Amino acid sequence: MLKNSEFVSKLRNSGLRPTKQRLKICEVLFNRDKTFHFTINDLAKNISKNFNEKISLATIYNTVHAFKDKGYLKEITISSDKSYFDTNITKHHHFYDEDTNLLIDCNDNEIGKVNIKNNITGKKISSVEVLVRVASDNQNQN
Amino acid sequence: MLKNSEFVSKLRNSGLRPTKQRLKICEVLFNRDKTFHFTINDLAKNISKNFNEKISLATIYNTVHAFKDKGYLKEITISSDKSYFDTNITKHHHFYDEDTNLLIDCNDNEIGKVNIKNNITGKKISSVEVLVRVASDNQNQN
DNA sequence: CATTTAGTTTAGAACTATTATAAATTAGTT
DNA sequence: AACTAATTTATAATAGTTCTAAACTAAATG
Ligand SMILES: [Mn+2]
Ligand SMILES: [Mn+2]
Ligand SMILES: [Zn+2]
Ligand SMILES: [Zn+2]
Repeated sequence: MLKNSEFVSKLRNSGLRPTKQRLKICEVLFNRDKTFHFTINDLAKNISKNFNEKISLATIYNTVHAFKDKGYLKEITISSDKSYFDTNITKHHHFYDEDTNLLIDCNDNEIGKVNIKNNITGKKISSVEVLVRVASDNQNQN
Repeated sequence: MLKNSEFVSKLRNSGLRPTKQRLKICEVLFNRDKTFHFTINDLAKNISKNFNEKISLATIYNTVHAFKDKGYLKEITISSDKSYFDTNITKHHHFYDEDTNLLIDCNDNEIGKVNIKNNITGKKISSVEVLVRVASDNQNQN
């Protein structure tokens, strides 16, 4: 549980002014003990539930992208109709529950290291991500 | 290189009428020796380039989704702003070239088997996909 | 402080990919 | 040939996201 002043320095250190909107968003995103996987819509709903003052949707988009650019959030692509973000910025993989639309972090003990034997010539690997889609037994297979 | 009559039976066998639009789309998609990774927009451009008669965008969407539902195409999610499809319907992984926005199939000899040690209780794995993003050396890291 | 400057927020418009609608057309059937 | 159900099509609608430009605010300056 970080406190407000820590968010202020975190923001200042990355060249972002610690506005009250950004601090509220920090609270929602980073004042939790578990990883938070969210869509912009999830975040917007969470904010309007937990605070009296509302933050404009444009600001939520701006802030999430700023935090992503500064490396405080990762973007996870699972579906082409909305973007997911992740407060866990370490390299890790995901289970995606197709029934609940929830992302779950994989620990290293759940998915072994991915062995990439050959890379494209002249290119550098910028990320390696495994997505394991899961569903109840009575679901369609892939 | 399949011939027209083969597409006709393929479509008939799956309960789809072999209309001239679907047959043209089959030609574009399946009359090639390499895997085709495409967005709807890629496909639409390809069609309008190769044929005199135009196929409505709605039909292209309908057909691609019908083909996906019948298992003739796979949908690959790499970006939240457009959907990619794949004529290679076998289980395989991808490199994604962030410079060119092109998908490249991984052979089994390029990425070793992904070892999933623990699955979510009560759920069945419906797919396991690895996406390796690559870029030129002078690109930002993840 | 008071003033200036640059960064930020905001509502709403614009944009883009995709899906829905409903009328016209076509394929397959009787 | 007539009928029925599937398909195509243009177009409208939708949803997520980005853009715009004016209002506001934090920080810097004197
Ligand atoms: Mn983005
Ligand atoms: Mn789809
Ligand atoms: Zn995660
Ligand atoms: Zn592929």
